[in-house]
Amino acid sequence: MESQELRNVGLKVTTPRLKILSLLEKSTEKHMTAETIYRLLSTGGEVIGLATVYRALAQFEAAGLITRHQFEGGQTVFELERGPHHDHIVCVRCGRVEEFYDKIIEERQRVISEKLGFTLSDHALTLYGECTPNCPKSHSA
Amino acid sequence: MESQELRNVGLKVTTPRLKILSLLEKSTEKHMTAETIYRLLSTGGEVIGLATVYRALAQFEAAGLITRHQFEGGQTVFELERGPHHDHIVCVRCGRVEEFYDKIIEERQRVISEKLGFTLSDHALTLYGECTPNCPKSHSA
DNA sequence: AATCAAATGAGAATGACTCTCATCATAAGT
DNA sequence: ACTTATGATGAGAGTCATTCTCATTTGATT
Ligand SMILES: [Zn+2]
Ligand SMILES: [Zn+2]
Ligand SMILES: [Zn+2]
Ligand SMILES: [Zn+2]
Repeated sequence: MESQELRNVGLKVTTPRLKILSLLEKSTEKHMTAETIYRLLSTGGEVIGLATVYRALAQFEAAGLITRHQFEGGQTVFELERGPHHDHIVCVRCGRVEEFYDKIIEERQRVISEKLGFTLSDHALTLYGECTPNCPKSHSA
Repeated sequence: MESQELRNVGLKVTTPRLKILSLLEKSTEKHMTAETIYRLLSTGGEVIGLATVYRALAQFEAAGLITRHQFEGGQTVFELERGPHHDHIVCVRCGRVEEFYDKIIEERQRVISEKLGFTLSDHALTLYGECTPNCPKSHSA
């Protein structure tokens, strides 16, 4: 139950938080903007303010329940933090987002930070390209 | 001369563009926001509108003269495109930015995109950490 | 059920960035 | 150098995502 997840991270269990969490869980789209979440909930008949959506997402992120990604040119997207860490590749034509994990890249990042005297705490890696030949927005499609 | 650089990429040679380009070249800080550039020019007595700074930077980027980076939590920063490609590591405490290039990471990115059926066109990699033990904002400093 | 801190919704405010448009400067032609 | 046409500029208005304010409501505890 989502209620427990909220309690576990020290957040009060409220209707807006539950609705947002379960939307993130049920949605087929893993990566969603605050606006999208707001719109989907509104369409579903819920009365949840946009400010509340932003607030809840910020808290979920601070609590480690979700992560935030800033793909270039787009709005910030959020996704549930489930399963192992991964990075993203985004189609610059149709916007499709795929995930990947590369052990070698992750290791190199540690080595590089150490060499530069940094204590690594986070990283953001996003690849951009075209998902040819299957891109729905390709001219030849 | 910067004038030639502008002509080479098909941009008219104007005073604002020259001032902006030469500020980017002379500045000790490699990575600057539009606001910073605007402020430095204003302080230097130049009358250059903020809109002009943004316009010029966008054109320089399109022409390949500069690159744009979006570090998390901060504004967009720009830097002259000189020398080989590199990625960045940012101190989350003091904001210091260091550059690095890792052949292995760059190669892996190609391999990964191919495997996923993407034609790679760009990527953004930024590491975040603390530049201990030399961080000027460290408590123990 | 009573209490009170915390959360919420609505709308105002913010901040980075872009657009509009009247004026101005550059580059090409004379 | 002078004219002209095209493109650039500055000032300020506009946009859009996100955050803030505050009166009201809700949830956890008693
Ligand atoms: Zn993801
Ligand atoms: Zn595509
Ligand atoms: Zn750099
Ligand atoms: Zn530091």
